[in-house]
Formats: sequence, structure tokens, C-alpha cells
Amino acid sequence: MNRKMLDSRTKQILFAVVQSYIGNPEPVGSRFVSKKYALGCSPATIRNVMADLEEMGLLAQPHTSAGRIPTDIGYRMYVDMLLSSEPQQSGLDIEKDFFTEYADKLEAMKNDLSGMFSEVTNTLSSISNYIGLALPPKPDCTTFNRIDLLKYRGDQIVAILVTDEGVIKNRIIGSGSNLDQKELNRIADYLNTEYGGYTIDEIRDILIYRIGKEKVLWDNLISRAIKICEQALSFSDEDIFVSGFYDVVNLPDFSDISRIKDIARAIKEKHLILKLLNELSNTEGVQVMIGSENPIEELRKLSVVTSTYKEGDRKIGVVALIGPTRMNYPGAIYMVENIARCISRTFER
Amino acid sequence: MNRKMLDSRTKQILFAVVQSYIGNPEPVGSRFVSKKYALGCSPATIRNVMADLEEMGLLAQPHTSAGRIPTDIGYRMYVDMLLSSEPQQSGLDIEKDFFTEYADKLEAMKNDLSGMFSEVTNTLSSISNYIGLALPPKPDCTTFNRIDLLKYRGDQIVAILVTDEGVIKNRIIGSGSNLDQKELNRIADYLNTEYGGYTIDEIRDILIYRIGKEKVLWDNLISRAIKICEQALSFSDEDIFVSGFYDVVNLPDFSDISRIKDIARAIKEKHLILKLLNELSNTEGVQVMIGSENPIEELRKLSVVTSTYKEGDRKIGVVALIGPTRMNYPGAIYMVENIARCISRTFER
DNA sequence: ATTAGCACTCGGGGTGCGAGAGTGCTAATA
DNA sequence: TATTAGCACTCTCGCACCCCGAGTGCTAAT
Repeated sequence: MNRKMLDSRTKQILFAVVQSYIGNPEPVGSRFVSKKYALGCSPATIRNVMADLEEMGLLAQPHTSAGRIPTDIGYRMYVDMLLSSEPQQSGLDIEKDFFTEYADKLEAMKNDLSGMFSEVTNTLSSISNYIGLALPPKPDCTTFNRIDLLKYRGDQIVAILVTDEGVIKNRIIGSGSNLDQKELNRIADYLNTEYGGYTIDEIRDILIYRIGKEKVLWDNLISRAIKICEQALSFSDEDIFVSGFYDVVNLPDFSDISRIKDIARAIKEKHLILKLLNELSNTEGVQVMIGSENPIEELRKLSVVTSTYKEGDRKIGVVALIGPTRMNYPGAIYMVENIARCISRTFER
Repeated sequence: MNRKMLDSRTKQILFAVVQSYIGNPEPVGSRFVSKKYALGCSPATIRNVMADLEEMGLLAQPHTSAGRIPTDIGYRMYVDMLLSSEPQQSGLDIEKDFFTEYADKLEAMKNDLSGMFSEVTNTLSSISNYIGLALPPKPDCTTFNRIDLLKYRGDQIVAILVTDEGVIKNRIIGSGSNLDQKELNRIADYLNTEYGGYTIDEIRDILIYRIGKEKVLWDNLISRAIKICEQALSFSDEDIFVSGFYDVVNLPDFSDISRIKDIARAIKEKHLILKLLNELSNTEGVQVMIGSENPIEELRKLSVVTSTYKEGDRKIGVVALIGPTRMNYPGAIYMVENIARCISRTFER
């Protein structure tokens, strides 16, 4: 099953079948391969090889006397070959220096992260015609820059958190305690001087630890402050950016309505996808999950191409494309890789 | 064409056809109406009436010798009758006091408006199985409460705006001017004392006016301050909440793939829907637009049910449902109406 | 004004057939 | 021994056909 077992011609034929099928979704026959891809052998020979490939589980026929289509394993072999060889043609119509310009565009948007990630998923999906996903920087990767606490309406407090990555978040806290603005300022100052440079999660852990420790002092200022901060920092930020559902329904792969329902269900279950991407957020380079390889039931008939983006050396988030298993893998890989690179660039100093 | 022209029995038959067709999407025949709805007359009579209704353009047959289905005009008449009569059965499975509890739930979420509106659209769509929409409070309706300006990284400024409605927005301004925190505080104080109670749009207008007037003084503090504020207040807030696309594909009305593409395109064109809802944001009570009545090309095969919500007497936003023309109108109206009421309640003091 | 009766129409589903595409196998070839 | 040509076979797809049933419109009777 190792691809080393395939001689060069067999590989070429597998390639031919996969690429042809990706190009248009019809089973590809021996005559066609022999004609279109000049491999210097006759349909009959190709038939023999195809029969072998089918035996190995890389190809399948929808029914006797139809051409072959790739199986998930066939795609896998194809993608492995792609990834281990030189970059291919992406098959997308992209200007030569699209991504250098695009990096500048993102750079200009870095002040509005959620806008930026919307832009990213839109671009991902509109160029590739697949579903674009992006996971913004993880909370355990965002670094505390400063916090401000404002008194607001009665005893409520508005907490505004700014991170080094430029993310700004706000939250209203209904603290039972009636602090005045001066006290709030003192608390904020304390946090700002004490915790600059830590990640949000680290600070949270420290604070929670302190709460436990200082229970006794429950009513003094510091412990109330800690309680406020703990609330302020618990931004349950389960957000994920998705776009391109509307392009994807036009793909021939989704001409069957049940397929559309599948993909709709998959997207509806955002938390599952979130979990998947989170798990992938420590991987290096481009990852491809093909059909049945997919850990999530809902995605078993789809493929996912992901890449992480970084701030310096730290991987802080993920972008991805979801499409049919019959996917333009070179193109998707190319897109995801370069978009991730663009994002990384906006995060470097 | 006026419904006064229809005698009681004719109305009843129209009602029967519409309701039956809404209940299950098959052309309804004379025999069926006569049996299921005890109108005390034979199929033949009903056939005659149906022929009349068809002549009037309220019913249509998909083909000769099929039953009748309602036309858009037929639905319109039905809905008009609904709206002018007592509230009907919603046809939804909702607890008696669902909405009183739901209002409490929203009340508890009012600190996080975007979370609240996500919740609203989710509820709208999951109960109705149509597409839920919500337009958050319009900027010309949100009242300035306070603003804070924080120095951030180099000469950038973080502006944080709190409105009376509890909306908090932030924005990074790349002001070329190098003000220190003290000066920023002074600017913020100035705004806070001067403009409390005005709406954002009003303040913007005033500021823009001043910019024009004080062009001469371009480089003094005040004019720079004004410029900053102008930027700070220009929250291009084109957000609209949508959900339920994933439920809607399961409706039999969208068993045809082209219909799904239609609806996907309609939603993709968010700005059009935004415009539509904005135009409706001054209407009173529940509005229904049926199929071809719709001003937006993309929605011509769908129906939209909307209602505004208020803060006191001011209408400040819109909620809506989009579904097939073959829609459970009583249910949709009931939902939209009550959800709007719930939202309004969270905005009253 | 309503109704029973009846002829008529049309869509959907089942069947049968022919064309075309592509295979697998066998025997011939280099 | 590897490749190829030839050929019979298989299966899908599209088309034509037909029949059944549902539902109508019309007419004549009540």
C-alpha cells in the first residue's frame, strides 16, 4: 500500500485518473487516459494497470463497464505525492503577486481582527469555491496588553481588554460590589502593571488560584478586584469564521440534495469543527484530511485542508478549506498555505 | 379583487386550500376539500368555486387535472384575512408561557447584544424552521452614553463607545497626531459632558459640520479631537444576524436544488436584505411580503415576515423570518410578533 | 343553486429496447 | 515477458410507449 510499491507508470496513471476526475466529475476510462495523457501505451495496458489499482483499493468503478474514480485512499496517495514533490500548478486563476498585495491588504485591516478574518474566509471561499474557515488567535495565545474598567449604569462595570495581537474585547460585568471609578482605576492599574506580557489563560489561572487562597479576605478590595478580573477575562470566545456555503452549492458534487444536507449539517455543528481545528492548531504546515479519514462523522464525505498561522514561532490560529473529496487539492493547498502566510505576516512585528 | 367580493363560502374554500397546501405541499382537489373541511357541499360545487378562484387569480393548477395550489395573490388574501381577524393557532409547538420566560432570558443577555441577537435568530429559525434574521439597533437610534480613548501602541488610539442601549463598540484609530493620554482624556471628557443623550448620527453630523467650519484651525487640539471623534463614531455597522439556513434545506419546498441555490444567493446578498429590512424599520406591527411582492429580485420566490422592536415608542430595529411562499404564516407571524415584543421589553427601562 | 354522472386530460411509474461507453479476456505480436 | 489488438459482454442512460389514477369541466337532472 506504500506508494513506493507503485512504479512510475502506475503512479502516472493514478495521477491521470485523479486529475481528470477532479477536472470533471465523470468516471475516467482507459481510452481517455491513453489519449489525453501521452503515456506511450495503449488503452489495453492502461486497463491492466487500472485493474491493479482497483485491486489495491486506490480506484473504484461506480458500476461494471464504467470508468474508474479515485477512492479516498487514492486521493490520499495523490495528495501525499503532491505534498512531497515540488509545488504544482494551483489551477486557480490568481495573479502572480496576488498574495504579496493581499498581505498588505490584511496588514491594513489588522486593527479590526474580526473584519480581517471575515475578509480571509471570504477570499478563501470565493477563489477556491469551497468553504473557507478561520480560527482567530486562541485565547491561550493572546497576550495581555492592558485592561480598563469603566463604571457604567448602576453597579455594572464595563471591562475593556486589549491584547498584544490587537484584539479588543469588552464585557459588562454585573459586579455586586459598589466600587467607584477611582477604585476601578486602581484595580486596572494593578493588573496592567502586574500582568503585562502574560497570556490571558495564564492570568486566569493565577487569578483563580488567588481566589481560592484569599477566600478568607472575601470582602476586601483586592479579592473583589480579583473576582472582577476573573469575570472580565472569561471571554468565552468560541467564535469561528465561516463563509462560502453559497458558492459551494453550485459545485456539481452537490447536485445531489442529500449532499447539501450533509454539508449543511456539518456546518451547523460548528462546535465540532471548532474542536477539530483546535486539535489541528499545533500541526506544522498544510494538513489534509480526506473523506473517511475525518474524525468527525459529519465530514466523512468531505475533505479538509488546513494550515496554521503564526506569530513569530508560536502557532496561534488556523485557516481551512472544506470541500468535496473530489477537490482541487493543489489549489486548496496553495490557497490555504499562502493565506496562512499572509496572516502570519500581519502578526509579526 | 377586494376580498369583500368573496362570499363567506368562497373564503372558506380559499382558506381550506391554502391551509391544506401549507400543511403538505400537494395540490389540493375538490373531493379532498369537501371531505376534510365540512363545508356542507359537494365536490362539484367546490369545483365551481375553485374555478372562480382560479379566474380571479387566487388559485392555480400546476397542470390540467391536478388540484389547485394558491398563487401569491391567494396567499396575500389569506394573510390579509389572518391579520385582520383574531390571532389564530400558530401551529407551532410552543409552551403556553414560552415568551414570558424567553423575555427573561433575553433580559439576562442584554449585556451582550450580539450574543442576544444570535440567540434571537437561532430561536426564530429553530422553532419556525425558516430563516431567522435580526437587525440590531440602528446607529441613528442609539444614544451616546460615554466614550473613552486609550493610547495604544505608538500613535494609535483605541476608542470605546458605550451607548444607552448597552451596545459597546470599539475601534482602533490610526490618528497621525501624537497625543498623550492626558490629552485624550480631555477630549473624551469633553465629548462625555457635551454630547450625552444625543444619538450617534446627530453627533456625527455636528462634528462633520464643525470640521468644515474649523478647517482653518487644522492643527490645534480641538480640531484634532474632532477628527478623532469623527473616526471613532464611524462604526460602519453593517451587521445583520442570520441563522437557520441549515434547517431550511430540509423543507420539502427546497427539495429542488435550484430553489436552494436561489435562497443561497438571496442570503449571500446580505446588503440587499439589509436594505430591505432598513426600509421596513419604520413600519408598525407585523409586515408580510409574499413572493413576487418582494422588492428584491432574489426573494421573489420567498416570503418575508417582519416586525419592528422598540425602545419606548421609538422603533429601533427589526426581526424577520424568511421562508418559502408556502409558509406557515400564522406561525411565522406569531413568532416574529412575540420575539419582537420580547426584545422590546429588554430595551425598556 | 346544487349535485350526480361521465368523458376527458394529464402526470407518474413501469416496461422494453437500442445505443454507447467501457470493461475483461484471449490470442497475437514484438 | 510485456504489450497490444480484437471481441464479446455488461451496464447505464435516454427514449418511446402504455396504462393507471386522480382530478377536472361540462351537462343534465334535481
